[in-house]
Amino acid sequence: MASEWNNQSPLSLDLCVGQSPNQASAGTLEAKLSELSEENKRLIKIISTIYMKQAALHNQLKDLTGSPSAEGSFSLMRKRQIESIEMNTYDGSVCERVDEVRNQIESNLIEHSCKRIREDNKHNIYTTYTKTNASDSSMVVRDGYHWRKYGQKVTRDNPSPRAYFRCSFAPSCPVKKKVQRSAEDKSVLVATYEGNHNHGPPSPLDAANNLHQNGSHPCFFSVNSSDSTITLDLTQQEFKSGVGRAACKDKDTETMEFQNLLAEQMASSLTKDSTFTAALASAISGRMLQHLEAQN
DNA sequence: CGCTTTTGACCTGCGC
DNA sequence: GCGCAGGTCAAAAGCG
Repeated sequence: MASEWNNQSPLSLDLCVGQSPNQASAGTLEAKLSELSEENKRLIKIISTIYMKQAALHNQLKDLTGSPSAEGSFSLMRKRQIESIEMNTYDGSVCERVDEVRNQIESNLIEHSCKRIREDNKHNIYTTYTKTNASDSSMVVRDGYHWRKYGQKVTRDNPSPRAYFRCSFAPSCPVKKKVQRSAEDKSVLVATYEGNHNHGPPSPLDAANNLHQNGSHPCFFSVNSSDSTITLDLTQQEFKSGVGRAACKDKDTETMEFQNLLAEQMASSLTKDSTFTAALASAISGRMLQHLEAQN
């Protein structure tokens, strides 16, 4: 998902940064901005559809369980299946794969909803996919936090070892992280986070340094086991503790609010992108010069 | 010296 | 109860 997304994403469009306003024609930039706008509209529509279906699924789960307390709990089997689904759905287009994951989760929900539900699995679980150099054997996913490795294991379904990390940012932080290379694409690191940090997020400087050192940005897609939500974050480079994220949340979230949030996130991401703002400034200044020349 | 990483042993849960 | 697989522990080694 991430690799294709990175190739197609409007956020990664080459905006001719570094060229003079004359070289980067305003027309080309306008065309790309228009294209970007259309792409964003299309994505918002897709995600809104997914969100609506997820809300329906959420209601279906409530009907099946009949108990609000059971809501939000996953059996270990479901957790494993979802992790397996996540591992197997990395490649391919965003909408197709998200739909596929949704369908698989839906079928799993129906299949297992009558089985014993574990109460101890209340941690939030989210997964990030990080594109790295395939030749890079390190299992480091830079997310701004400090992690201490406490174990490594070779699992049955993947020849690549799985590394286990604990958050060492705060002494008693319960958050754990599992990192394993994708079985299908060894250049992709799949990091699964479990639990909530009991401390504040890393400083922006730390996060920025960590995130940009290897030039890769995790593409955030997760299945949250605590509230049965699917989260697709196309812009956020941080995970749970990041300020705001484009998320498919539970039934209380209105579609319009969700779309606004998504739009804000995309706008925020673009404005934070120095290459984009530089290219935009070049385009605007170029246009202003043209306008002034036309007046003279 | 203190922190991190490595790695084999041990623990735990699940399916049969 | 047994075997398997995933997860965790903890001692030793490595590193700055």
